[in-house]
Amino acid sequence: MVAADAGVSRATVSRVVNGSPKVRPEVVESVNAAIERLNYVPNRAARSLASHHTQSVALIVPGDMTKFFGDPYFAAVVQGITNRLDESDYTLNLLVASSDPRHKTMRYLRSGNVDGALVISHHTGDDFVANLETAMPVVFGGRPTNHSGRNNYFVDVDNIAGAVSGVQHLIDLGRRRIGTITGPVDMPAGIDRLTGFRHALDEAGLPGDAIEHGDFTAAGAAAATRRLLERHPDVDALFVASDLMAVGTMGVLAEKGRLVPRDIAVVSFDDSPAATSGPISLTTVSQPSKEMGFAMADLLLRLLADDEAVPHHNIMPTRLVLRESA
Amino acid sequence: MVAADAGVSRATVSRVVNGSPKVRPEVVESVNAAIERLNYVPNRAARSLASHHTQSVALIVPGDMTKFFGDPYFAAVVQGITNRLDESDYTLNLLVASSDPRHKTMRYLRSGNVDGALVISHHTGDDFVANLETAMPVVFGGRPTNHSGRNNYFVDVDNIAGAVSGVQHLIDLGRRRIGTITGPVDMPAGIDRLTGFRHALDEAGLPGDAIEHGDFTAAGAAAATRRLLERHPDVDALFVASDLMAVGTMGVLAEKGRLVPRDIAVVSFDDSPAATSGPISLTTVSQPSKEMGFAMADLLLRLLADDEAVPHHNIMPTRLVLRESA
DNA sequence: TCCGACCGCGAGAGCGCTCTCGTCGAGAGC
DNA sequence: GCTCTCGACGAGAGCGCTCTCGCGGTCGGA
Repeated sequence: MVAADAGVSRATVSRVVNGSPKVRPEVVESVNAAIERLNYVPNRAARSLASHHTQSVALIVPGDMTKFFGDPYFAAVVQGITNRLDESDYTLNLLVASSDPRHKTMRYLRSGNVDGALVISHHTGDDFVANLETAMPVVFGGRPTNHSGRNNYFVDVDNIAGAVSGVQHLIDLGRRRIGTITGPVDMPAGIDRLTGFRHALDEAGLPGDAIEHGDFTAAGAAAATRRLLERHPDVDALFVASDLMAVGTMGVLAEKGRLVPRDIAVVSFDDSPAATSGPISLTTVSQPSKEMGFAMADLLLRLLADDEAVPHHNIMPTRLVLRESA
Repeated sequence: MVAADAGVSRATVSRVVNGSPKVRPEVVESVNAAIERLNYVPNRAARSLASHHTQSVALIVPGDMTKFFGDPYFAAVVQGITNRLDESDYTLNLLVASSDPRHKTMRYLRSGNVDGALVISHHTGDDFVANLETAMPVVFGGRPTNHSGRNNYFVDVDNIAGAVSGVQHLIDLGRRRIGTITGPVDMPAGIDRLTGFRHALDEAGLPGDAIEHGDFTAAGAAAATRRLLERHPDVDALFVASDLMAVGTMGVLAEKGRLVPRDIAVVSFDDSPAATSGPISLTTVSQPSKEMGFAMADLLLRLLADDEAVPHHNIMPTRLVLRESA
């Protein structure tokens, strides 16, 4: 094998491969040469067995994956994650946190098959996840609901500030009857964006009662928009909690003959590809989705590397992107 | 460990865990009891090391993942895959087939880190994949372009027949000037749907020249639709090669004031959530996305189990779903 | 000059399984 | 009743790494 070829012991090869500083540069050199020459790739299984870690991390997504992956926002986050992981030699394992047979996933996770986990779109009630945290480092995408302990790591955007900036833009435009289609109110992102909506309106002394709840899907938002229009026909602006939902909203508005932005101005959230796919491009609160994914993976990797002083959370800024809808 | 607890040798425990028939039922019984009692979970790394297989398969997606995952159709396929895998004890590794550093992914794959691979949305020119096939079983989602050898396994839908049924519906409706927004013509799905479009029109003696190419994204389709409308203002029906693209098309039609279905009838392909998310629900050629994913995983698993007589391909039927747009 | 500290490296023992053999006992055949 | 066969199980050798020790050589200080 490599050791013989380089004229050193297997232990030294191991040291070189693992980047130990306790090897003379010239030896490192010759070992690397031998590795190159023999096209050697260390065996992952053997490595795991001996070292007690697996070099792989789990990506845990909610059970109804279609809702998850169908959203370009999440797609971008995943992209960011893989980008970061590609630079390391960690592998991504895709797991579904189906609530039903949680045992199977949980058993898998807890029996040392992954070194850490990335959790996205986590609803309340998944105590499943809390359980996980006792077994390995976990990084959340979006602030977890049960933001209990010091051991909570997550990356998120400032949803409140983002929502405020979006709604403020509507106010600055002179709109006075502003409604919102919220995200699920059992998810922090949904809650925070609603909070920001209220803040901005309170601040301006405007009524904040035109609220309908959506579920981060286009169809759900369409239904919510219908309800809102029925109850508050006088709205002249809408803050929609995600681009994908805004697509549903725009459909209903078109159907009802309400012109955007003339009759109703619309601001949404995400700045995903969905924002520019429709006939009217959306003014939206941009969040750096890919960067968030990247940051999540980065945080987890640093945790796994026993990096001291890893920040517990990474709150990224939003930016209002002006387009046609408002 | 378990062996001691059950009063047998480790070899026998191994046999039981792996379902060998050469063990007496009563022994199986007591070993299983011991496993239950001790909450034993076999160590994956050790197992891999000794047995030379990893119990994990790769899901290889194209580099621009956003395009991939942003499409609800693919989301459903992935869901089907995980559903099947959940029944086994195989794990899914998500890999990106970025064309640039193909070496890294390839090295990973070829050095025994996965037992098999699932490849989706494979463009021409990824000879990268052909390479893969020499190293492990590979199952494609959609007929691969270089459908060369006997060693090609894939599951697909009958895109030609599906397209014919969709276009035929338009003809039956009395439309005589039918155009199409195609998928990428370097992908079999794009090609076949176009072929079906032409077949149906030829059959009916109608002109089949109103063609613009899209790329399976809403934005691309919007642009293509604009071009088409400009070159052929007289079209009275459109066959759009995917729901997501149809969303873009519908936007442009609304913008141009063309009423659907009155002025222009639209039939698309997929029957993904995107088909019902807009203001006008889409008549679409439904393909069993989730089932396809399931079938892909199932095929691969059977290949890995050395199942004799595994069909080389699994062509699933389509079904026209009538909604508002045509 | 001698001693101890320290640094770079090799020897060798596992990590937790699988799998090939070999053994032992029970039933079949004579 | 004796051998022969065959099926169920155990013994034990790896699988390809990592990691702890400890050894030898070098260097600085007294």
